[in-house]
Amino acid sequence: MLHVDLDQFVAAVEVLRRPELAGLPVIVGGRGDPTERAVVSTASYEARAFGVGSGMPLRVAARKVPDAVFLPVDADAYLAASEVVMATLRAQPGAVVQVLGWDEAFVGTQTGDPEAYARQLQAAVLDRTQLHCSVGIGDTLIRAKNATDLGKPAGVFQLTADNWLEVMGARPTRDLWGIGAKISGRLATLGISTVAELAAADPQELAGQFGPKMGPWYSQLGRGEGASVVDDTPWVARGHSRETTFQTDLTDADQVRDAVRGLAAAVLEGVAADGRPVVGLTLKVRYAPFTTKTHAKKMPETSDRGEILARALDLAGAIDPGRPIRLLGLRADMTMPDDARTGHTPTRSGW
DNA sequence: TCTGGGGTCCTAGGACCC
DNA sequence: TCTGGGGTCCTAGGACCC
Repeated sequence: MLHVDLDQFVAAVEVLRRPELAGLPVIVGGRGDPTERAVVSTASYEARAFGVGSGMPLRVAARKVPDAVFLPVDADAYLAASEVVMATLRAQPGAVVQVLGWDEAFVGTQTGDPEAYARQLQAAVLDRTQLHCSVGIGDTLIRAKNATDLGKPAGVFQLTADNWLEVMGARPTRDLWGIGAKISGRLATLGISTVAELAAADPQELAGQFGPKMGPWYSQLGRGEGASVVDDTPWVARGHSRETTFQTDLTDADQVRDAVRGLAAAVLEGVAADGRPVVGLTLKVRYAPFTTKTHAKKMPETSDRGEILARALDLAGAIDPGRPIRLLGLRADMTMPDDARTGHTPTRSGW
């Protein structure tokens, strides 16, 4: 199967509608104001050359590239471009398409020449959208996904059981999709720093360290093994959430209650569009400087706006009543009934 | 340097039950 | 006085991805 990833997607879409930005360092994030509290969504390759990357605070990015063009996030524009890309993929011969986000998808197909298929696919996407993409080819989804990075930009790369360890073996575990900073750090303390070392590690021992599911899953990641079937079953959302970061920390309880009310009302917009009732509510509170507390409440299935809002405010009351408040941000999650998960469930461990 | 916004899933531990 | 074993449900928190 193949994994397709659009190159610098968000920045590329912006440059398409403002051709004068081509070749300039473009940084998309927040409301496009580098003095605000927000982070980089996507930086163009020209900006990345200065060390700017996704997740970096805009203020830091501005310090690194004072001359960069800063643009606000325009989700609707990216979604529209994404839909054209995905439609183009689905129009390829024999293609089964599993969308992973705005800018990536797995494509399953039967072909004797995957490399040629990949090139053809790149040409079709470029022709229809003027966007470049990289394509990974693999004998498992994991290998295809990892291969894409090696093909960037605008290239094609193949990873199979034959060359997996040869190509990936010496790389840090952090390079694997699903292994982040924390887990790679914990692995390192166990003497596991490279992909080859992870591949050779005992799954039972990993289970002891990381739990019965995640331990063996990391072992599989190290070997590049797992599912090899692309699943195009329509996505069913597990829940809806909204998150916000305050430009200045909130310090009093009234402000917090107002913020929770507003956030919950915003989530309810997504819930209303979804149509299913709510069964659970979680409030994640980000305190300055950067600690998170969770307050959760299971609730009887309901679609009643007033009741859901009231319960959200109950949770707000649990926010540190005792000590001084310094709130950096808030996130509210609402979950749908389990039995609504009729579609396929593309879990990480399911791979 | 200082912390987005929208998602997903897993784990630990306590409460409660038989 | 000391402390079963198994199960489920719930809350809190952690981690990862794009």
